[in-house]
Amino acid sequence: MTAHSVADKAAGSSDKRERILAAAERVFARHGFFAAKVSEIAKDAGVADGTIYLYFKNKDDLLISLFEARMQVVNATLAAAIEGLPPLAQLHALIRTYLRLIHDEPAAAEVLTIELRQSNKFMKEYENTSFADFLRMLGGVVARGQEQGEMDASVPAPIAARMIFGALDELALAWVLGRAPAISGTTPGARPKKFDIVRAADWVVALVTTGLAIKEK
Amino acid sequence: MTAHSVADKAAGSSDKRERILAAAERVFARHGFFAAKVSEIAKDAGVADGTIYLYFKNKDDLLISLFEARMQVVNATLAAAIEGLPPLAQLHALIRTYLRLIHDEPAAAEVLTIELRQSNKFMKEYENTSFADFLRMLGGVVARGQEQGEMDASVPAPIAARMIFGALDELALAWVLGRAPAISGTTPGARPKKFDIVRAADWVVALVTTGLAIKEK
Amino acid sequence: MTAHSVADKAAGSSDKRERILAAAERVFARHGFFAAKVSEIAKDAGVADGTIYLYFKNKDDLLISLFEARMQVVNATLAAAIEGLPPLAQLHALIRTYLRLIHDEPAAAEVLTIELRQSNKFMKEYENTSFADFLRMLGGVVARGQEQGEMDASVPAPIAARMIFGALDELALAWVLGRAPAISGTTPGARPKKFDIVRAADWVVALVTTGLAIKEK
Amino acid sequence: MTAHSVADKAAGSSDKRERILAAAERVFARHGFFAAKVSEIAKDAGVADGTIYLYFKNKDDLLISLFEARMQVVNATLAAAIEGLPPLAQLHALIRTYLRLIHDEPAAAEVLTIELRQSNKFMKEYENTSFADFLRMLGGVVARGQEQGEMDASVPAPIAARMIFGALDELALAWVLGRAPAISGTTPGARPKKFDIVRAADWVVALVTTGLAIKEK
DNA sequence: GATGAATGAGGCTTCATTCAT
DNA sequence: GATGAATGAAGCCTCATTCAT
Repeated sequence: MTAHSVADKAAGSSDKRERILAAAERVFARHGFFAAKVSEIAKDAGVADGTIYLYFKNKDDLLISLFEARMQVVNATLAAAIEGLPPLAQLHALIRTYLRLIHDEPAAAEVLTIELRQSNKFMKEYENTSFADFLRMLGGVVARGQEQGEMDASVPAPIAARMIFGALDELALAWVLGRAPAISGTTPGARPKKFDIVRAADWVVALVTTGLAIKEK
Repeated sequence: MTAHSVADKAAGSSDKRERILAAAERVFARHGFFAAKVSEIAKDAGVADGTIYLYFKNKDDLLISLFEARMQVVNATLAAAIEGLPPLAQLHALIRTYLRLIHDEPAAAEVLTIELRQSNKFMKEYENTSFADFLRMLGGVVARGQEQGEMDASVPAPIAARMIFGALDELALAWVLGRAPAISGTTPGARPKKFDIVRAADWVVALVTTGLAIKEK
Repeated sequence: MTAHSVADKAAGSSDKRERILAAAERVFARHGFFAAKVSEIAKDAGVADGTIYLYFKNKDDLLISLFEARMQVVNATLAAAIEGLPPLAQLHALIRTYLRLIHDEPAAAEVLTIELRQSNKFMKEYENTSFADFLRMLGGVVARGQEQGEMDASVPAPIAARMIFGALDELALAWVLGRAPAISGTTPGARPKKFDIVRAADWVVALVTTGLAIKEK
Repeated sequence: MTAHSVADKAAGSSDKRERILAAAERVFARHGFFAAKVSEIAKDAGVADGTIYLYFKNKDDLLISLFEARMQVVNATLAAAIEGLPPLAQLHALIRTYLRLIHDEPAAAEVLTIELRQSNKFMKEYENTSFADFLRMLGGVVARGQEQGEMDASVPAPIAARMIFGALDELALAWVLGRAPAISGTTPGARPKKFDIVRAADWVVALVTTGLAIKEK
């Protein structure tokens, strides 16, 4: 037993936990939460079925833990991205960074955007801490923008946060499902091409900052 | 056989079908699709279990049929609401009417916003005709607004439609789940009060037409 | 109402009964008794589901009635074919006629050889009258042959009847299933061709009369 | 882990599989395949319902596996019984041994003779390997007998094999169902007594070797 | 901690049969 | 007699979870 054997063990252990989470992410993305089988997650993770229950209370807990783990990374990344910026720039950064994360982690995106809505159980009974944090961060940016006169105060900040998230989430969903609307004059009947979710950030920024209406001179 | 016996029979038949759909709507809203039991739907509808299979292929078909039926009402109502208006006014009308429908039919709203996302099966395999119609209508309004110079053309119309729907859907979800963000200086820790989803239409209109950014003088 | 309207009605009625039996014969041959659906028989017969229960007590009764009806034709045909012949010639005639009937009515043959064995219910509970008649006729021929010194008396006649029927039935089964054993030097691996069930009568006659052993001179 | 723990485990596992097969044999013999309930088999085997599906794909597979397992024993026993004998003696041995097996394992006999015919599914779709082996063995004996001049070559060997099997199978069926034909002058109306299936071998031998016809001097 | 064979509750679905018309 | 929509009992099978090793 060397000095770092404890750390090794911890690493080995959390490594196994993370491997299970990663497997769950893949399997949930593949089949959806309800159709996903615990035994398939176990096989994907390279552990026995029973091992999963050493790290998670049950299948529900697995989904919630996965959601929390991924959402915390999202929140941390977003928090780092907006540090020190003025509110409007923060809003831009949030939008860009969020969509880039979606782009870089499609399996996680699928779980975050689709699977978590799968069950009233989770939406109604589970207190969605990390997602609440996310909304709070977004709402805070808007509130500060309103306080500092950079943003219109006619829309309550938490409501604005919800709507902005809705726009982002819907784009993410469309992108994940590969059913992007044909963007321009593409050949009719052509298979809808995946649009560039990263570049789409500009459109979200345009919508939520200047809106669609042409400003009267 | 009286003159209206045929109509009676037809009415009886479609009445039974509609009763099953209404029961499914309630039960899906109550438990979610996966936790919903076919036998409970049957009991709720006042028919035998087997009767459901005279009208629907299986449980999946029941959800899809329900979605289609409700969405067609939504589409018809929206189409009627925007007829003859200029694009920007159409957009306002769409937003208001949609949220009013959500308000008037919360069980349908729950199914439309939550349950249909429940399964990759539906999101990936099922061609979501009525929802596509909905998006097409919304996108058409934006496209016409852009053509007529009422709306900013920098955002592709189908993408704009997605984002607008996302904002609406997210508000609807928040309202349905009764987890509205505390709007102002309500007592912290207090149970979040349901906000007024009908009045929220003004906020959506504000966001998508004028945006959040304060216009420079 | 003419004088033969009663006969017509009777004809119409028994016609409907016979149509149901014929449909049952086809459907049982197609799917087997257990997999056969009463509603498919009804559709095949061109009557409503409920109509079947005006003519037959239940699905079991339908199979039994079908078996009895077909077996009575078999018995009548065989009885006519052996009338006035000496025992050994009667045995030949029985074998030939039986296999010719199989050949001419494959659907009936399938039901007679396969479906009736389907259930212990029928084999154990149902007193198989017509089949008993058949065996009695066959056994009678052997018994008379033994009495008249044409046939070896070392095998009890009812047992001999069973064995002869077994040989016939097995050939019929092999023929019905199209899995006839490759008869001669056919290309190995070639799909077994249906042998000629009518000509096979000679082989049955050879086996049961002279046996396989080469007679010592 | 002791030296025989692995063997124990293997024994335990195949023991459970065999226990399920034995239970299926009893339950199928009792009720017939279609009326047999998987849960009754499980109870009879002393395992949980779900355990059956660890060893067999489904109820059909259970029947097929049972048939294969029992038929392989039959084939092995028969092969051992005929080793080294001349063809005619082999034929005698096959007949005697087969009927003795029927006598010793009536439940297996019931499944082999009745239940497997239960479904067109099995007769038409399932490639009946072990039964084909059986017929091949029987046909081979006849073919060799014909080649060596011990047996009459006028009947194709595979056809002869079918007929011999048919005679055996029909006797087995009659015996299993306990509806043996009254052999001699038993009181009419008396319950048919089970004949001695083992002694019946002599009758089968007599029929298939010397035939019924009295040889002309 | 790890395993994976075993468990057994529970639901979707089928289909023979009925009965109001 | 004829219809066929409705019934509802019943069973196969799945799969999350446990626990002896």
